Amino acid sequence: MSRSDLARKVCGVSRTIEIVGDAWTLMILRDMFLGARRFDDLQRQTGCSPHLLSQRLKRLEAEKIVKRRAYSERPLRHEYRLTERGRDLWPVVVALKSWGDRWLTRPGGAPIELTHRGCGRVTQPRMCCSECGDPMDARASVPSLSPAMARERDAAGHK
Amino acid sequence: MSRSDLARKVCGVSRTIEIVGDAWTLMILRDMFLGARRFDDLQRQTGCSPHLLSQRLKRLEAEKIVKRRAYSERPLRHEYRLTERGRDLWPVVVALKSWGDRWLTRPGGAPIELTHRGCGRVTQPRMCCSECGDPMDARASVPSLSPAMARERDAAGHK
DNA sequence: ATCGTTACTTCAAATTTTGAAGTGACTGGA
DNA sequence: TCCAGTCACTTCAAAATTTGAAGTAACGAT
Repeated sequence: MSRSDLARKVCGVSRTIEIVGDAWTLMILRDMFLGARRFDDLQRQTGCSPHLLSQRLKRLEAEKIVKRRAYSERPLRHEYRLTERGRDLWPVVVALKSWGDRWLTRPGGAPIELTHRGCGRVTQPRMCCSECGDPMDARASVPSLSPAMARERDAAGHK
Repeated sequence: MSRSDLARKVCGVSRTIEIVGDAWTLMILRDMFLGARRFDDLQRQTGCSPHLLSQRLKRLEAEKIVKRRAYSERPLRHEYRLTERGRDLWPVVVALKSWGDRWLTRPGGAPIELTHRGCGRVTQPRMCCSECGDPMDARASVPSLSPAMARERDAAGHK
């Protein structure tokens, strides 16, 4: 099975991974959340080649995660902005940041700090239950699979 | 700059991406959070080739995200388990799931449901402020970069 | 007229992934 | 004892993707 077949899975995690599950796409998202909008800024900040950046932006645009819009006629120039769908990927990037802050520490403190507009404090966002509000970790929940997903996961399990 | 150079960045997000930012690694994590431990199960459930799985598991082991341990002598057989460091990647996978549940819906409801052990209800975990507990989205916080990170981000900005 | 900026595209070489097949150490059954 | 089957991989060539350098096109400023 090749990577692109993930798009056809019933599992939403697989399909999400197929869209944003690669290093450069995630780097682009990081930089867009930090405010980058232009091609050259994204290229310099992510460090990827223009070719790759161009391809990835096209894919993100096709998936309606970013929107390309002109910020200048004469000369005609474009910038990229996250859509609502794109902004909603914020927890993914923040989750990567939190893990890095915890497990890849280096002298000098966290490279990025987030200040919560609501309460004004520096925050390390974390996953909480939507129902009771308590913080959650890997052991705080039990997953159950829909029948279709259970079937898919077993596929090829029995010759 | 090539993908593996991300490991040398001061940005923790970049370094985390270098380790887990690829489709098959994320798929492996998804399946391990769903309980998979054996090579063959991971191969069938992720759908990747044994070659790739083998490489990725070695990398994850080297990064201390999974631990290989024998579950049987005679014949000698091994399984893979998440370490604490690995379990701590749960928010990343859950964030991918939440996005998929919201933006890639299909008839039949969410393919995976999570029941919170604490309150007993089906939950859709979300990011909340560690300080005040309020739910957060992309617009709820302001990022600030450490001087070292700001410098890195600008690199090559001026020839 | 030439330089610099911005947003890309092109191309060949290097690297990575895919897919199929094979290996070795066993176990369990006829 | 022979044979099929399981498990955890490894090997290898072909295909696909990425990298890195260079080029292009449309302007505006000097």
